[in-house]
Formats: sequence, structure tokens, C-alpha cells
Amino acid sequence: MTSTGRRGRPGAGRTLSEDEILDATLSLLDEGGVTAASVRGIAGRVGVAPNAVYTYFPDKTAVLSALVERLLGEVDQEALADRSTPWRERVEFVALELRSRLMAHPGAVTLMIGGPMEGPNALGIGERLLELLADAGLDPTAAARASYLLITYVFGSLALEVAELAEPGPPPPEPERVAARLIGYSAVPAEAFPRTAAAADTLARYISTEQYLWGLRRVLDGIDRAAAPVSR
Amino acid sequence: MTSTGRRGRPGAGRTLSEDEILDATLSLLDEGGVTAASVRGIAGRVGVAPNAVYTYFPDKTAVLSALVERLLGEVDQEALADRSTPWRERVEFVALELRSRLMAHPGAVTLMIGGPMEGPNALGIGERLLELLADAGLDPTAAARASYLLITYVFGSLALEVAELAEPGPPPPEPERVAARLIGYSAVPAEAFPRTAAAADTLARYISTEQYLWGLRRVLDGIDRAAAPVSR
DNA sequence: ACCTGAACACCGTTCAAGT
DNA sequence: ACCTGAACACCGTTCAAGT
Repeated sequence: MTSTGRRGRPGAGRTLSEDEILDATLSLLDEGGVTAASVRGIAGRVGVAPNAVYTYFPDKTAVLSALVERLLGEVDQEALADRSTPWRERVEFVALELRSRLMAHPGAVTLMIGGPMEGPNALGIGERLLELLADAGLDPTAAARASYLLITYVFGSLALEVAELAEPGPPPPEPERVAARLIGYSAVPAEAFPRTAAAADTLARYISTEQYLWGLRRVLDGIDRAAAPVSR
Repeated sequence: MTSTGRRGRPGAGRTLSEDEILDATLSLLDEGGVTAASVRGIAGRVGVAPNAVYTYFPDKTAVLSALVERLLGEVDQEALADRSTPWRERVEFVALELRSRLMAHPGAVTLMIGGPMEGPNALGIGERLLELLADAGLDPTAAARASYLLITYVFGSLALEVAELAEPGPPPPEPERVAARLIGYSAVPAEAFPRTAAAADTLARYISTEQYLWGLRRVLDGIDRAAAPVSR
């Protein structure tokens, strides 16, 4: 086949692309977690010497930041900006979308909270959020604070949810139980921590999508109350 | 001086203690960030061969987990359990305490969210939180969810706050500006993201302790509303 | 311009050997 | 029981050399 074969390199011109490197990085991340996404591993997967990666990216963190930006590009910013639906619904929709897209790549969540998100996609989402909160009646100061609160909640939730799977090899197939295990699902001594044991049981029964939405709605309630301090 | 000198080892018996290893780990974490807290670095600091660490801990993650547990032990659980003060004030007090104690060791925050917190101190704090939420009138299911929400908020906030400093060498001395920088303080193109640029300005002006408390109070408002769905 | 081989300064962990 | 030296299988990154 006349595909872009790695063999028989034509003496000049690039045999790779930034996107191919990001593809390889993401697949390694999914298969083996954060530790598997090494420069040497990436190079090996695309069939190139380790240092060839540095032709495309200045260093490893640049590769990972670019990957984060690409994943954030999948978020539907128009849904966030659509004034025909109530602002709370828009937040809930995008929060759920962000969760499902990112939990498909648990290793990437660790990367997101590990560094600042300052690419155009990250800034775009933040900007839409601020517009939306203005729609909700918040003054600019409250909107700034509320947007930061929402970002904190969403990424904090995902970080805690992912923490349990972060450790060995490929991620286990039951992300729903994570929230429960985080507060000690497996082996909580019920004598010493009776309420914790019962709570772990509760959170194990309710799937974590429900928990995620419940928390988000409490946050939105709090923002709502701040938005209308007089009219009620 | 007849201090516990590392030289002239007495042929038998331990020259170290778990606590000495944790002290060394914490100081390395504070001085050089997460990457500086290596097994070889720890061993070097306590004056021992790298593999001697494995006499005291099974592996590196065990060292880090023990350190996390020790830091959580500094939290005043009695303040959380003290029924003579209103439940919201108790949460705010401990949330502020947790923030000041952990932001003194930014590298440790990364460790906390990186893995499950399941030591006795972590479980103890969770248990006190559940008791407190029962005091607030929440049924066990709502209390389980609210406690998870509060944990998410506190550690999510700290994780985002610390993300900016995580990168090189010793942490910069201005943790107050971090929140602002996180959403692009440094170089937000105001033409493309006008609200973000203005919000960054807002968050830069208000110190992040205020932002932290503002968010916490929105969360508490939301929980409060869930606690009393009928009586108002 | 892009890729390679070789090297540098690191990792965490294991193992056989010494006391 | 505790520590050491040496080794193994890795890292990210740099540099001189080749096309």
C-alpha cells in the first residue's frame, strides 16, 4: 500500500506530524496511564528515535499541553453560548459533556489539573462561561468568582474520580464506583468510622454521575442565591 | 556532641526512623517540588544508600502516603466536632486551616489528589464531617453527598491553586495571585476573550483567600437549601 | 529541515553480600 | 535486622553527525 510508511524515508521532509505524535501520546495514556506516556514510548510508537520528538515539540510538557488543548477542543462551546436554553441547563449539559469526554481518557485529567490551562480552547470555554453568568444576572465580579468556582468543581470532581484508577496499568472498567472507593469503599473499619462506612455504602449504590450532578446543582443553587440577593 | 550521628554505625540496629525519612521527604518537597522528592534524594539527605529506604517503607508511594497522613494529622478534628459552634462556621474554620497548612507545602497537595486518602486521619476528618452534616439536619444520603462535595471543593481549590507553582524549582512567594493566573492572568488577548481578561483582573485584585471562602459559602448555601427543602 | 547514534545525568527497585 | 555496592531497566534531554 502507498500509505505514509515509516520505511524508506525520502531523505528530506518530515515523516511525522504533530497530530501523529498526539495520537500516539493519547493511546499510550489510555493504555498505560501517565507513566506510559514517555517521550521514548511516544517515539517508539510512531517509529522514530526518541530525540526526533524534539523536532516537533520543544519538550515533553509541550506535548502534553497540546494534547490537553486538543481534548478541550471537543467541548461544544456553542451549547454553552446558546441563549435559547436556560443558563443552568447549559452549564449542566457542558459539565456532563466534559466529564464523559475526559473520563474516556483518565490519564489526561491528571495532566489538566497538573498545569495551567491557558490555550485558546481553555480560554474560550472560560469566556463562554462568563457570558453565561452575565445572562444569569451576575455582576462581573460575581461572575468571575462563580466561573472559577464552577471550574474548580468540575475539575476537582474529575480529579478525585480519576485518582483511584491512576495507579497501575490499564484503567479498570468500572468508573462508576470510583467516588465511593475514594472515601474508603474497600475497607473502612465500621467500628471506628461508622458514618463513613455507611456513606461509602450510599455512594456505592448511587452511581457517580448522579453524585456529580447533585454536587453541581448545589453549587448552582449557591450561585443562584448570590445572583439575586434582593428579589426574594 | 553525642547527637544521633550518622557516622560510626554500631554494627546493628537502625540508624534511621520513619519520621526522619518523612522529614527529609517534606523538606525536599518544599525546596524542589514533587520531582525533588526522589528515593535517591531522600536517602542522600538522611545520609544513607538509596536502597536503605526500603527497610522502612515498601516503596516510594508508601513514603508519600505516610507523609500525606502526617500532614492531615495536623488538622484540628475537635474544632470540626465542637457542637457549641454552628456547623457552617466549623466547616469554614477547618477549610481555612486545611488550606493554610497544605499551602505551606504545595508539593503535598499534588500527592493528595494523586491517590486515594484512606489513612485514619483522612477517614477521621470524613467521619467528623458526616457527624457535622447530620447536625445540620441532612439525612444520611444527603450527608454522604454533601461531604463528598465539600471534599471535592476544598481539594479541587487547592489543586488548582497549586498547579501554577508546580513547575520549576522552589515555589514563588506569591500564592495569592495564583487563582488569577490560572485563568490566564499573564497574557490573555483581550480582543478575543474580553470577559476573561476582565475576570483575571478581578481575581488578581481580590486575594485568593477571599475567593476560596466565597466559593465555599456558595457551596454551603447550596447544601443548606438541600437540608431544609420544606421549611422555607 | 529532519532524523540518528551516542551520551549525560538522572530515576525506582532488586539482589547478593556484608555486619 | 539493617545497611551497602552493584546492577537492571528505565527516564528527559543534548549534541555532533549524517541526509
